[in-house]
Amino acid sequence: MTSDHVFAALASPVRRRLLRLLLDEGAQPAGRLAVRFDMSRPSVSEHLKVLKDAGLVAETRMGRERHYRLEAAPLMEIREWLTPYERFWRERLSALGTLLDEMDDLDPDRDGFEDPNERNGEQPHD
Amino acid sequence: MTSDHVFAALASPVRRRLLRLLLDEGAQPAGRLAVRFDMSRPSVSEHLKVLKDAGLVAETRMGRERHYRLEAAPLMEIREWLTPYERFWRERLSALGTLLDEMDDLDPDRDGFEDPNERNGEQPHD
DNA sequence: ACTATACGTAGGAAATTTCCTACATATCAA
DNA sequence: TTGATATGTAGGAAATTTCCTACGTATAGT
Repeated sequence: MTSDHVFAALASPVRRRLLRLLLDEGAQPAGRLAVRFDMSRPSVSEHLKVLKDAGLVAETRMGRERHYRLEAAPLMEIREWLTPYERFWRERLSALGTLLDEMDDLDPDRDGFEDPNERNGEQPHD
Repeated sequence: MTSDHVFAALASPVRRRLLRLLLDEGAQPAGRLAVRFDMSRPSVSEHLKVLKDAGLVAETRMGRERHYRLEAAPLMEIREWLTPYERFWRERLSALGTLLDEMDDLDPDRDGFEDPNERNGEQPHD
């Protein structure tokens, strides 16, 4: 449910690959997914459970099969978490500006901020 | 080094909070970071090591202190991994179209694709 | 009613992660 | 030099993750 579950689910390469398979090839029964992995079928089933608990896949019962489909919505939380770091990429890596420069044109007020490093004062926080 | 390390590093709420602190407040010595956590100082030090191994922080020795600073570049890999899922958000969630619609105007050829679900054919893939 | 298929779950071994308390090292301050 | 400060590392306990082999359940086909 929480965003913690989503981050934790993405920590496994097997689970990321499962998501990619569902993205590229669409909803599939568990067994057809499992044969792609060098791993027992029940183990893949357990990975699917982790993804389901994170809200990243949903299952639909089709006769004796269970079709799993991608639920990409929770990935938005990851993207949102990532957003505040983007300005850092622009500071450090000026070389790949293509996409970011396009966004610049759209949202020009992202310029002119202070570098949060190089700071040294007391931290009255917390 | 690999992108696996980055995903794994982000799986811990403690490490995500460390990154956020460095983003919001700038580079800091390990001890000042540690007191923010309800956890022993050496444990925070170990979390910093995981972040360092993932390339997400770098350290600079300042006398007897070690200042840790954010290295946001590896987060780009996460964002890139996320990108192909974005069209799914637009299918399912039409409500938040603001940003995505702006990107639409820039990159109009993202329209008109088939739903990867609702497929049923054989999978010659491996 | 049978048998085969598709799948999840139980139970457990092995590996990994997370956290702790010492402890060692390096620097600063007197 | 001596003592305090800042920090990483060693070693280990506890929790969690990952994977396996049975095994149980439900559906489909005959």
